Amino acid sequence: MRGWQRCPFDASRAMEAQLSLAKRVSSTPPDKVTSVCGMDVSYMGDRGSGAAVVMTYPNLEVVEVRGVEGTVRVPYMPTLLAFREMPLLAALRAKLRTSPSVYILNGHGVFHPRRLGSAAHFGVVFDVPTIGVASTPLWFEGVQMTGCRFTVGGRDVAAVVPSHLGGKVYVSAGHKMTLNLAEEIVRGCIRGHRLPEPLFLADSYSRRALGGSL
DNA sequence: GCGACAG
DNA sequence: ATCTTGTCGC
Repeated sequence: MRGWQRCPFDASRAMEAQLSLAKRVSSTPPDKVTSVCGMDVSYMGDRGSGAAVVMTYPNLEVVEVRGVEGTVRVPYMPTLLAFREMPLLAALRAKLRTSPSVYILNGHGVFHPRRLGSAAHFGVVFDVPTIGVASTPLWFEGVQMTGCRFTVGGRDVAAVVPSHLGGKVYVSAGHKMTLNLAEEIVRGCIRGHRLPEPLFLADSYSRRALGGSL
């Protein structure tokens, strides 16, 4: 059998798709948040392993854990991360038996040059509330950092949330979310790790599954 | 003022 | 993201 090959990828067409999807991003948040789902994908070459961890909110008790694996043919390209991760994220969501109030994804929400980071992208595609949490900012034309907020063209797009180990995470609203609520939820999900607990667990599980498939 | 582009 | 060595802190 032939080896895995990369999928032809048209970056400019992908960016046009982002501009189109960005128009559908809503900032109306859910009335009640009773559960959150952390999702993350780990890689080993072109093998991808994803995990989803649903927890009650604000008590953070685990209610569901799912994992998926697959071949990833789309390379990583800054600002186009969603296209690389979407297949596994979609498979993860399809496996969930519960319906979390909010999804927390590793990456950015509207803190993105076309206002459609992976978290916002996932949210629009499935029309669910999402929050983006990243370890580093995305620097592009117009980005300014003032205090604990990042702004683009005078509007707030992300918040810096201090965490453990002197670390911090960059939080932005995805779909059906406001920056303030996103920040509140992320703060409420931080326990003893730098990443909010649902993401920390999803990251751990996805990485463990990857190692176990060796 | 320069540089910093998610995973 | 992942890989790698060295260092720090519980």
